[in-house]
Amino acid sequence: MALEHAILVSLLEKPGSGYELSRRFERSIGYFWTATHQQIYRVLKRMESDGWIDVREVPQQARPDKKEYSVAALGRDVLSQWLHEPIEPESVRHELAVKIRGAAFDDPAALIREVERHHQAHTDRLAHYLAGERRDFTGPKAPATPDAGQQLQHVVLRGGIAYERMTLAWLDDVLDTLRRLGPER
Amino acid sequence: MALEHAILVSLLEKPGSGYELSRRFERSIGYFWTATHQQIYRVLKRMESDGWIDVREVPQQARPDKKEYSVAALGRDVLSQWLHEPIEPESVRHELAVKIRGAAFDDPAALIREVERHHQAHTDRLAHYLAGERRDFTGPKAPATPDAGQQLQHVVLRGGIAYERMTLAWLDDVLDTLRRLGPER
DNA sequence: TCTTTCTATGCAACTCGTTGCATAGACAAG
DNA sequence: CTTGTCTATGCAACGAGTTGCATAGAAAGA
Repeated sequence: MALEHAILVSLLEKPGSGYELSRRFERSIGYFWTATHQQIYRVLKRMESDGWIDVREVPQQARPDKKEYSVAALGRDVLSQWLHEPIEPESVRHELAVKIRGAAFDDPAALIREVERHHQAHTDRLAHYLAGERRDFTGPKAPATPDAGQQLQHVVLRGGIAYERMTLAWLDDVLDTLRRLGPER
Repeated sequence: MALEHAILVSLLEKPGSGYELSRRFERSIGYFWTATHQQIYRVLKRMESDGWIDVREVPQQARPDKKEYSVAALGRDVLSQWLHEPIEPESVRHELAVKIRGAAFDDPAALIREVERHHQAHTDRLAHYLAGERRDFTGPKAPATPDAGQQLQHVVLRGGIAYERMTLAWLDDVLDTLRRLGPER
């Protein structure tokens, strides 16, 4: 499991509350690791009782109070140890691919709209990543000499961008294939 | 959930036992949907008691008997209905990306070996996919006029190939970044 | 002969992840 | 003044997925 570790990395980058973490998991960290707020709250509790992170009650005006978490010494050790352990290369879970193969036993043309929808979603995601890259790394306001953390965040984001571009090209290929099949029926 | 649907697709392509399905989930279908044999046996049981699939006891010599499953009419309906429902575009789960961002708080150079290991694994997977493509789709023994099912299987495999190529290029980018960071410490 | 490997199926326990629901203060729009 | 939205936290129940273990016949190799 790596949700704990993803949270440790995020809290090292910047301490925050469960709510703030769940927002980060909708962007930034969430580009390559997803989690719902319920999951995050549950895991934060366990991490705190295990001494990996510290809590600080922060009163706020015009808002409910929050609990700000930060990484404790033990949490740093846990993360460091995990970083030195090998992990398995990812295995994919691509529901759309199951559908595409399933289309052979149904109407392939009926899938076109669905694939177009996915194409649009990935186009949006790519635009979002590129805007983030310009804002934080390649634009005029970006740091001229990025530190290690920024360079590593950038290379991860470049991975997301490459993934979306590859996916869009593949979805074009899928659409071509479905359209070629369609008229024959 | 789509394990049921992945199993339906696989059984439509060719009926088989739980054991055979679990082997297919290590190749072919497993390229984009993973499942362990325990998961498969459990789901097969539920699908059978729900009337989605039929069982046939097949005695074998030199081997334990097996239960061969095939898709029932109800299963075809269920699959067809699922194919017409929209699904969410995939969200990624990339443990290595968490590690890379985490490396900012540890020794980036220590990750190089790990990334190289992943590079090797993806190189192997790509070679495996390309061999499968040559065998089934582009080689001399491939069908000259592939049917719809074969064309759809091929486009899914092309997706796997594109994914591996993209990943390898990104891992090269990651290695460059880590090596540039290393000497500065 | 003994160990290992392959085919073949399955239970039990556990962890991970999702979904639905609940609470509660503050603010904005209608 | 009511409804909706945003911040903020959490419980309970369920479903999905993993890990460990067990059984059992046959073949292959040491």
